[in-house]
This record gives sequence, structure tokens and C-alpha cells, in this order.
Amino acid sequence: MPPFDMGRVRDKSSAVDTTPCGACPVRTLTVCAALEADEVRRLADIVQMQRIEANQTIFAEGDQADALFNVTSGTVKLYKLLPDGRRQITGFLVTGDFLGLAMNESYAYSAETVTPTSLCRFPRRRMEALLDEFPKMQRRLFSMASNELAAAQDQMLLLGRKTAREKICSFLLMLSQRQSRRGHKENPVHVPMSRADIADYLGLTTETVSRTFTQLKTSQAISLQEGNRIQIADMDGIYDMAEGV
Amino acid sequence: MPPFDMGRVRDKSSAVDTTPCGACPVRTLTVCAALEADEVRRLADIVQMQRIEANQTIFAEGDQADALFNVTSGTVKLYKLLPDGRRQITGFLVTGDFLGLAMNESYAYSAETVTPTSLCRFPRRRMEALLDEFPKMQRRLFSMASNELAAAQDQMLLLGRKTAREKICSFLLMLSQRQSRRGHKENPVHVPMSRADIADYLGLTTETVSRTFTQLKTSQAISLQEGNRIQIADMDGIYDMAEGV
DNA sequence: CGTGATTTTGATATATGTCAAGCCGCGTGG
DNA sequence: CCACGCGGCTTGACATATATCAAAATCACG
Repeated sequence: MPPFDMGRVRDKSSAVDTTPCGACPVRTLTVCAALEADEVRRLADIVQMQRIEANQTIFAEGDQADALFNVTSGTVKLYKLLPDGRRQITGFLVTGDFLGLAMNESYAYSAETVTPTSLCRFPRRRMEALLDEFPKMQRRLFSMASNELAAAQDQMLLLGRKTAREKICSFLLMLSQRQSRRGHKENPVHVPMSRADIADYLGLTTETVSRTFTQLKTSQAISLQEGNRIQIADMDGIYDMAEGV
Repeated sequence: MPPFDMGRVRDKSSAVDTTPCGACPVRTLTVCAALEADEVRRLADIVQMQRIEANQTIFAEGDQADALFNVTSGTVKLYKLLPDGRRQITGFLVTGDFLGLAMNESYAYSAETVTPTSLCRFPRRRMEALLDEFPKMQRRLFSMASNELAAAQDQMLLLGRKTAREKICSFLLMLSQRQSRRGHKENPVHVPMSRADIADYLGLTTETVSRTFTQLKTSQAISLQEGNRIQIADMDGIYDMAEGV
């Protein structure tokens, strides 16, 4: 699937600002937030926008890492595989998330779209040059990496020590909190990924994920709605269950 | 346990270099590696060295995060707890590792010594000021955070998808590779932590860890030696077992 | 040497995985 | 417009890796 180049986006309210980034609706959410106008312009010079349909590979583990990405819409999953095919999804990225914080010469994980997705693509070399030039950007990236690291530690606690029910409840809360931090309402929760993806994210099987959802449904803690939405009926209860209380 | 201040360390081979960092034997391993002489001196100005005995808390989850640390000798464990006491160890730090990459106003995890440990302590505010001043240091820290992130993803794969035997083999290999990267021989592997710590790191129980070790011993893949050392007899076999091959 | 902690070993329980079938929604093509 | 088929989800019956509970063995340390 060749990337479709959307070209320059024109900002209708301003004749001056013709760069794609200047008009970017998610600029405040991501690396770009900390930047001055001229810095954004420099970023706009090297960025390339692309739209990718659902269930497509963005890159695979082991590929030469010559680009970084920013998700501007849609959902992306990152995962690692064992030789026999067992899969661990290490994260779901949504609007505003940065893709490529942890990398060497080659990608250490694969990335695939879950839904149709828009990406900003930054060639790696040019991005690195920009980082040297703008310490503020570097700082921002470092702080994002720190947050990722904290999230990764939470996920280790989940994978190593939580029960299936605790995992599912934690997962729903994570999605809910993510929504509300992005300015949407916390409920109902949009869950665009398949049972198999959820299972591989939580270290379970699809069957166990499915059974746990029906249990929660039966106990009135949640209810499934139209369009991959889950209403959390008993938010406090789910909160407690997520921590084993 | 009040930190014991070792004061300034004198470098016997050089009358000039009286800063603690200038004489530091592990300088090449860590943040300090990338720095110029004057930068190291500035770091030396704010650093405070301390020695802590085994099994002592360095800080606890939720404490106000007003210092970062560098491990100059010994082993430290980081962990998170669930309300009912279940524990997940998220990492073991050894000589040269940096403590405090992921943090906000308060620590998101607890840190405890496993063996007697020496630390360089950096007051956080002053460290941040230095980071602003020396982008090279910031860059180095970012790169360390990236590596941590990659390691965290490997650990998620381990916790979510590997069997007990695969976990133990991966763990031994990690320790072995860490030793050899630090200039020691890869075999035998020094394992200073208790079965309980290993269990909480791998998402198992002490009983399962113990049983798995005896299995590996019985199948001649490893042998236990004096002083918490494990000889990996069949390195290739362990390697394959770590990945489920 | 004795005493408590840690580790190992054993017997049993259980949460979750595996295998298998049926169901549901949805796009396709007759 | 309906029948068909296919992928994803749910449910069921059963298997099993690992946890739990308990006791013996070994270790560390005063």
C-alpha cells in the first residue's frame, strides 16, 4: 500500500499559514506543542502526511528505521512476536501519539493500523538534525519518553500480577481516561480493536476476554452499545476491580 | 537509614583531579560518558555520594521526587504494588544504571537495594538546570530512556506471552548479557536476588521459580554454584528455550 | 550449633488456556 | 432482495500450567 500524499493543507481562516503543521488540529497534543512558529515551519518542511486504511502494516520489526511518525487520527497497534507466532501488543496509539520513541537502526516492534489512520511522517535523519537544533523539541520528546516509560511499568504490573478481570477493567479505564484527556467525554468508551487485539495486549486469549466482558455485562458493571462502544455503568466498581480492591 | 556521605574521592594517579566524578570508575558507563571535562565538573558540584546496605528503601512510590540517582555499585530493584500487596518488580539496576528516568513530581515506583549499593545522588532541580545548559546530557538521557523503553517492551512480551521456563531462561540470558556488556565474562551468571524477587520480576511464584531451576539443573542446562552463581552449561539450549524454539 | 529465613519438594486446587461448535453481522453476488 | 459464506464473537466442555497450601531441607548468621 503506497502512502497517499495528502499534500499541503490550506488553512481557510488564514492566508498566511499554508504549512500543513500550522493548520494541524492536533498540534497542541504532541511534540509540536512546545514549538515556536519558526520551529513548526521547519518541521513542516520535512513532514509528509499519509493516510492508511485499516489493518495495514506501517513497518515491521527489524525494518530499517528511517522514519518517525505522529498519529493525527485513527488507532495504531504496536506489537512484538515470538518465533512461533505468539504476539504481545505493547501499545495502542491514538491521535497525538508519537511513534518511534524507542528505536535503534531498526524498529524493535511492528506497527499496524487498527482503523483508517492519518500520519505525519518525519524522515529520521532530518528529524535528528532538527532535534540538535531545537533543544526544546528534544526536551519534549524526552518527557514523552518518560511518560511512555511510566505507562510501560503500569503495563508490567498488569501483565505480571493482575487477574483477567482486573486486566479488562484496567484496560477500559485506560481507554476512558485517554478519551477524557483528549477532550471527549469519558463514557461510553470507544473500543475499536478486536477481541484478539485486546487479548494480545492483556496477555489473555480471545475466549477469556469475551467471557470476562459477558461477566461484567451480566453483573451490570458495563453494557455493550452500538459501534464498538462500551458504557461503563458502575465507574467506581470498575475502578476498584481494576486494582483488585 | 541516613545516607552516609562518602565525601570527595581522591584520585591517586592525579593531583589535579579531585572531584568525585573525575575519578569515577564507572563514568564511561552512564550519563556522564558524553560529557566534557568542565561539564563533569559541574555535575560533580551537585552530586552527593552515598552508600546503602542491602534491603533498604531508597524511596517509595508516591514520595516527592526530589532526586535522581546513578548506581555506581551494587544492585537495586524497582517495583510497584497493588493494594493487596501483590508486587511487580519492573527492573533491576546495576552499576552504571540511572535511576529516575520516568518520573513526575512524585516517584511512580519504589526503589530498594538488593545488595550493598553505592549511589550518586543528584538533586532534581539542579539536575534539570544542568540539562537545560547541556543539551548533550539531555540527549544522552533521552537515548537511555529509549533503551529502557525497548527493554520494557521486551519485558511485556515476556510477562504476557512466555511460559515459566521461557521466562527463567530469558532472565538468565539478560543477566549474562548485561555482565558481558559491562566487561565481565558472560558465564557463570551472578544472581544476587532472592527467588521471591525473581518471581515478582517474572510474574511467577517463588515455588515455580524454584521448580523451574531444578528442572533446568536436572536437564543439565545449568548448574548452581557457590555464591549465588549459575553456570549456563548449554548456552544455545537456553537461548532457544528463552524464545520458545 | 541453634534459630529464623529462604529454598526446595510435594499434594492439591484453580484460573485460564485449548479445542470445538454455534451464532451473529455483514458484504457479495446471484 | 435474499441466500451464502466468511470472519469475528460467544459459549461450552475439558485440559493444564501454574498457584496455593503445607512441610521438609538447607542456608545464613549470631
